Amino acid sequence: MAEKQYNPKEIEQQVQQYWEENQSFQATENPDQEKFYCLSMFPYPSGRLHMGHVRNYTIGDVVSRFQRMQGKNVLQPMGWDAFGLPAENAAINNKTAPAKWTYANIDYMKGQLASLGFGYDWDREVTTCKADYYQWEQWFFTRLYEKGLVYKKNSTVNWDPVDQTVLANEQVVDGRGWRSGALVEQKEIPQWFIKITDYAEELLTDLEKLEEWPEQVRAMQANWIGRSEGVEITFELEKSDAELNALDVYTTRPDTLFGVTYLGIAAQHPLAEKAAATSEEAARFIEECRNTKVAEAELATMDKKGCPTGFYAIHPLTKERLPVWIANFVLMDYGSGAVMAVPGHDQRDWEFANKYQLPIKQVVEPAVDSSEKCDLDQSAFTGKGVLINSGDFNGLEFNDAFAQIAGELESIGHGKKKVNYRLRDWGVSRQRYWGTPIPMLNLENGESAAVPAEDLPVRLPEDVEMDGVTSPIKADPAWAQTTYQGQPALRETDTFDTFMESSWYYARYSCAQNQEAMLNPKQANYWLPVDQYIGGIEHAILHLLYSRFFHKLLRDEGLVDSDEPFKRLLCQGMVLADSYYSEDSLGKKTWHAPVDVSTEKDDKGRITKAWLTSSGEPVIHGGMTKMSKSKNNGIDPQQVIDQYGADTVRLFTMFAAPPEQTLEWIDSGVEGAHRFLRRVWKLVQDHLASGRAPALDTSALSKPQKDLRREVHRTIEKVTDDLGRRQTFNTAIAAIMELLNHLQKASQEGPQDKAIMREALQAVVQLLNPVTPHICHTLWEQFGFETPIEHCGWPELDKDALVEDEKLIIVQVNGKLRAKITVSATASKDDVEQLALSQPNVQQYTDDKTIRKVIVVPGKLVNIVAN
RNA sequence: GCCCGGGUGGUGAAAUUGGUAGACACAAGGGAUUUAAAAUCCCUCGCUCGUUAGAGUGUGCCGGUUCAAGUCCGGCCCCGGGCACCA
Repeated sequence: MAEKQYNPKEIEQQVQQYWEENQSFQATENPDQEKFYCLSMFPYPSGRLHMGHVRNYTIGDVVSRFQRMQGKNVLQPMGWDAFGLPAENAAINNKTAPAKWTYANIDYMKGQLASLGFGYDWDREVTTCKADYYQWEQWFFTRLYEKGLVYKKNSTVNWDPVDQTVLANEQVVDGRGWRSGALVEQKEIPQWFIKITDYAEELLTDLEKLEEWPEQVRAMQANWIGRSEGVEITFELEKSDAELNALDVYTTRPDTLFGVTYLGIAAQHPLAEKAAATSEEAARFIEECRNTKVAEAELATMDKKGCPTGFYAIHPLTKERLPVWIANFVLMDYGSGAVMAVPGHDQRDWEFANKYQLPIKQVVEPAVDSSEKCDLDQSAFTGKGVLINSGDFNGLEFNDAFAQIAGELESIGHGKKKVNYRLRDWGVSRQRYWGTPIPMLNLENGESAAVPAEDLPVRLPEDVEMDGVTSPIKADPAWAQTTYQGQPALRETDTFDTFMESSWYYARYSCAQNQEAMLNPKQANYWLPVDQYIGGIEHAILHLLYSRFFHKLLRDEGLVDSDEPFKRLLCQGMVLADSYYSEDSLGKKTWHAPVDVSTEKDDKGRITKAWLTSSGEPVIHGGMTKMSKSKNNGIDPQQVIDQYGADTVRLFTMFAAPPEQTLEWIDSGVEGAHRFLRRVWKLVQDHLASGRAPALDTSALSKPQKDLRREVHRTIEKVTDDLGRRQTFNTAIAAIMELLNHLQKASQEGPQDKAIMREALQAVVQLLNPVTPHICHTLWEQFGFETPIEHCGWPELDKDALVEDEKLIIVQVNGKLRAKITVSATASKDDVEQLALSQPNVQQYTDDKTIRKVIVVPGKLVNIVAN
């Protein structure tokens, strides 16, 4: 019989066709079967899948297939996060409409997903740029408006004064608009907000319920929400007028109140504007403050600058006059836009005070028993200690000082205790075209109204031309014109933040085709919450927080009955690849694609020489970096699939690193994965060619046979634990590889050898199936099974096979390895100790010493302490 | 700047609860097979010393706890992710 070669192209096509014809991955609600909802973050349809997608979706597919083999009713859907900025840019560059570009990308990427063998239920596909999806988002927003959870207020954006348009942070490069090159300014415009802060407390406390989330993500979210307990303090202004006679500031350190030497306000604060009216210096400074990007990192790292307003505030307790300064690090959008400054006990205030020669006053000193030191000439003292120079409050420690000063302020009507959150309300307005139209109307009387439900959806026109500057629905005055209750009205031409769409898609999959409602609670509650959510760590805060918020909103609307959307979360790491560049005489770098580069390596495998394959021009190795457009080091998954097949890509992706860590894309590693699959294929072919295997008789096995069988069942145990509980797919695969190494060396003399081999190979194919389903599907058929592998369950663990007659014990003297002994599994502690002490190499190290102590860890180790 | 991770051989990594550091791979070197190559198979592989047996040393750096530390504690250095309009 001619041996059949492993031909991934052929078998993958056949198997994928089988899945499609049999609709193998369609999921239906079945109350009698335990459900498992496995979800990967849906992609932005950028054109082609990148390796990050491949990694993300391979993990999801492995988990799905594993759970299906465990007998669960598995739902694994897929969709498209289809609105967003790149479509507008592509549309401008390619002279096409964003919709057309997006739909073409979806078509192409769908084919790519199929070629990787991912088992999705495509009947539930969700495409966020289609009205059958976003109409429900619009409807839901109007519900939130009716409930008072939506409001409009002015907020700061990046403004390009040349293009007269709002820019995303990404579109601001070195402080300039990326297209116009104009210096970007801050501008205040009216925008819609959703009151996520109303849910801040619940979002924080419910983090405790998310036991199967990575600790780091919970910590990041908790910090983001940033609950603090403090006091809101009112500072009256010296020259008050009707509209503005006091500044409210929030502090978590009311104990330092006597150390306040000035107040800081944001450049956009009304008081700053008043100052600008009379002071040229203030006006100039406010102008200067406009030239920063609207990003926290920007504010935190820039030079701290300020300018006096000429106004003074009165200290509520000491009645001192405190100068009010405009400070560029105070945010108008955050809190009240004003802060109290305590340079003695806050480092930022200390630096500011030194720069502008403002007084620094010590009001806290380290407690007597503290090792902290206070030297205000060197830096601020930020520790909590004992109050001094604080009038009646001298001698108090932090907690008492906090309580008594807060009490005093409250009694004189100048403050109250307040819980504050760092979290700010969610601004959902975007001044862009390719997004969900915000379903609001501007009425002639200046008021706003929600678009009535019967008038939804507000459709986004798809057949448009992009001029690169203005949104087509803003450029077309007719689009906005409509009526409301018989009166003329103008539609809102802003669109939603695309985080809106991605905040509830996971729920819509439960009834994606539902034309009657946003969700069908019966279906939604069958599938939700998502049992396993998988996506990039870069979404650890925003997307996951907004989704959690939305879920609570859905719950309060009666659409779902759970509190949290995602039960278990896995954040996969980035995919890196080698990068190469050449530099011109000005130091400008040109990045070259790895496929275009040839390399020479030294005997340690380090790259010593690299050059362009086509021209021979030498290039510099820029190391392993994140696959990105800017470094031009993306590896196209399609090429690798074409060359090696989907199973190899999947295997390498899962084997090369644990899922949370970065993954380095190495061509030779891909080859290694392929080599392994060929070995599996060949071993099964050889076994099948050698004839029928007899039934396994576990009562009559020799020691080597028992040992081999123990390896088989140890592997089943480990792989089950690694794929299920631990989600360390790399170690699961390593264990299977290890088993295969044993099997290749195993004797095939007797009939029971063959029976064990049969058991082992079937287990290997089943264990490998979640990762490499095409080859496993095919081999399973070759074993002669008529039921496809995904319906044959998971290999059963024979606990009896795991029992060991002997154990290997490590013998240490003073913690150093000196011998290894094998003892019977039933040996007593004393026996083990005596045997350990009698080892020649142990005696050599204990002879001239006194044995102080012997520690015996049963089944593992003996440590002899001697000196 | 703030918050959160990570750092172990030439390389990716493993060590799950404090108990043999380097499983499994990749690369490299040696050998078998071959007219040759590919493919495949076998051997070596942290560093230093040693013919072997073995010894010393080693998990970013400094210090600590412990019979025992990659793992726990304190301090530092470096790299990466997020910072609210990229998604």
